[in-house]
Amino acid sequence: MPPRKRATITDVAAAAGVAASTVSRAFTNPGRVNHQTREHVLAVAEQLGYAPNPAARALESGRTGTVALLVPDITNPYFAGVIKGAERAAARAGLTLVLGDTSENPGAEAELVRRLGPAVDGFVLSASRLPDEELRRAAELNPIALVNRATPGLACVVADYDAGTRQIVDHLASLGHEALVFLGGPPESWSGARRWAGLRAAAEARGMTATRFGPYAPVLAGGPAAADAVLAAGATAVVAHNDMLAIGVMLRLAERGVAVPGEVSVVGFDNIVGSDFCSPALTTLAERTEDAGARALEAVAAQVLTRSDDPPTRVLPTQLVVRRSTGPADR
Amino acid sequence: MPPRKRATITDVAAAAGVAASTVSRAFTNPGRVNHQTREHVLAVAEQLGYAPNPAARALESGRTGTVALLVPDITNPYFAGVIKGAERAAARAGLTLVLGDTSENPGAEAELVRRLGPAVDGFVLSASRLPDEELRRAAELNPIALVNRATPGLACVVADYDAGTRQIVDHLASLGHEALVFLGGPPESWSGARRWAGLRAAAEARGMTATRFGPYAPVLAGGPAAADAVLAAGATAVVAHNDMLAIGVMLRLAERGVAVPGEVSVVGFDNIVGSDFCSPALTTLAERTEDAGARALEAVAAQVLTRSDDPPTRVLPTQLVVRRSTGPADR
DNA sequence: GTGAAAGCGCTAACAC
DNA sequence: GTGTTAGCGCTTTCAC
Repeated sequence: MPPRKRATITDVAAAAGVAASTVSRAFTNPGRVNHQTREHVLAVAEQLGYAPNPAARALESGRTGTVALLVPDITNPYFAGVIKGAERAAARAGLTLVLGDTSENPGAEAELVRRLGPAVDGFVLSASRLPDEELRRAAELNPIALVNRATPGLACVVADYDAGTRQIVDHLASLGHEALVFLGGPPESWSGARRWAGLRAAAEARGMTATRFGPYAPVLAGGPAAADAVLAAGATAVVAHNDMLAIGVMLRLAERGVAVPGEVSVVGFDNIVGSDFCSPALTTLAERTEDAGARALEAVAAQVLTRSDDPPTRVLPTQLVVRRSTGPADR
Repeated sequence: MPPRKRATITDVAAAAGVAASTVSRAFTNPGRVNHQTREHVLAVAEQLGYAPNPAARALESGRTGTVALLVPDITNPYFAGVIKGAERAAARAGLTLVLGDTSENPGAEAELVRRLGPAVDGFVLSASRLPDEELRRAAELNPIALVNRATPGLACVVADYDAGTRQIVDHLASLGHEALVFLGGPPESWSGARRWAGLRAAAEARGMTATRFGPYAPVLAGGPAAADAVLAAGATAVVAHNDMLAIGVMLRLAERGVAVPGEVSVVGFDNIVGSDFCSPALTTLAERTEDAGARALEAVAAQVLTRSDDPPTRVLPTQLVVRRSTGPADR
């Protein structure tokens, strides 16, 4: 099998009658080459279909022009926004995005970080399950930015769950609810912990009672168990770990003839595609996931250029999207 | 800013008291090095946190261990399955997946193919908008596999729309419908063309009338226009270009007080997340998107190893998922 | 079974 | 402004 032939810098140099370094300069250092020469070189390169070999470039410079984004589950609509934002920001910065799926598995995540490490300029780790210690060690080899996970000393982009949960509680309180139930997700989830902590604090400040049930699987299938527990407890307002669970709960409530929001109000997190067209449309806390992905990628890109000692933590606003699943407390 | 230090093969060689070539062999050619030596080298490498630099490897071998997947829109849930399947297959094959979003834009797609070309071993192009001619040219430089797009001479993985559309038509016919309206998506969409061709042929074979409306934007927002056209035409059965459009149509029908499936039956394509929990749950043609992504990636990987002259076309079965949005024809 | 040396494509000194 | 030269980290002959 003959290897596919691709023009190299020397091919271009020969065809253009100049040295390889001139071709290199024509591409990377336009200022330091005669305008005419440059035009000519570029024309020849174009005609030969030449494109610089990133591997060779990387070898010399140590920079690969590539950033890896690791997410727990690519098909989870929540991460679609993060991926898109990161991809956009990467394209803007002239970087290439490598995507890894960790299958919600810390081991797989560690292995990817290790294997991809030398191949990329940095990492965006979304909802990382790695212990702080391991993250810091990885950060010594590659710039890292975290999305929805805070670790001291690392760049982080997190949603403002304090303000967000306050909005949720205020909304429920203004509808006359005096108690809420939080349907918890995976125990290791950093954002889950923040969501619950925020809700509890906000509820207390409002004089509302907050109770946590679960953990439940943060998917549709987690709904039945959660919904049944809610009914048994006689709750009038529930806040689910995420939209998928919230929708699963509503499906079960419908099945059992319980009116939403007539008898029970339901709130989710994430504002995923579908939270707008489920029935009833879901009240949910929206995060700016695309922004988060983009900011995180930019943070990595910035660290590639200048290794800052104290990487920034960015807090992104959240917004309560009120739809049909919440209503006045039933008395 | 001091560059982050990463152990190289020479560091390992020095620490292990062997030559660099021996370290190299220990990793890539286990058979040709003394067992003891190998153990020792591997231990030293492990301890130094050494991982081979893919860029350097690529420079020599011409293989980067990387495959690029280009999709029109990362946030479209339809492609989430393709991405996941490709990612899984890549991981299995020890390859790294690079993700590109073409923004449904042929120009952006061409640019990505050009820029990424030297950096990857091959491409999986999902729902490519590139003309056949350009695809063939790109295929001379890199192995390519297409998903849901057939181009003679290139490896393709396509859904079995002929069988799928027949299932749809049979289903509607068995419910007593005598005519259907197809709500078309983007005119350039290859799969859209196949869907319509299949429906028309199947309808004809069944003695049903098939009419095509549109094009409509294949998103929720395309729904109102499509739904209004459907009502004006008095259709009893509609098949939408995809689930998002179908759901958009149902939302509009609900708004106008039209019962689904009582007065109008609605069918979608794709079986996206949400088609199960929209109201009513949507009858839709499911494709095996994860499979498609995986098969396409495998096809690329195979071509990297042995350049086959006649790359295969794989047709993946489709399956009609009947839910609540279809019912007996209203007379 | 192992070491020495050449070279992959490119960039970055350093001459001229 | 442009050519020459020396590597970047790794694999791969070719000796030994």
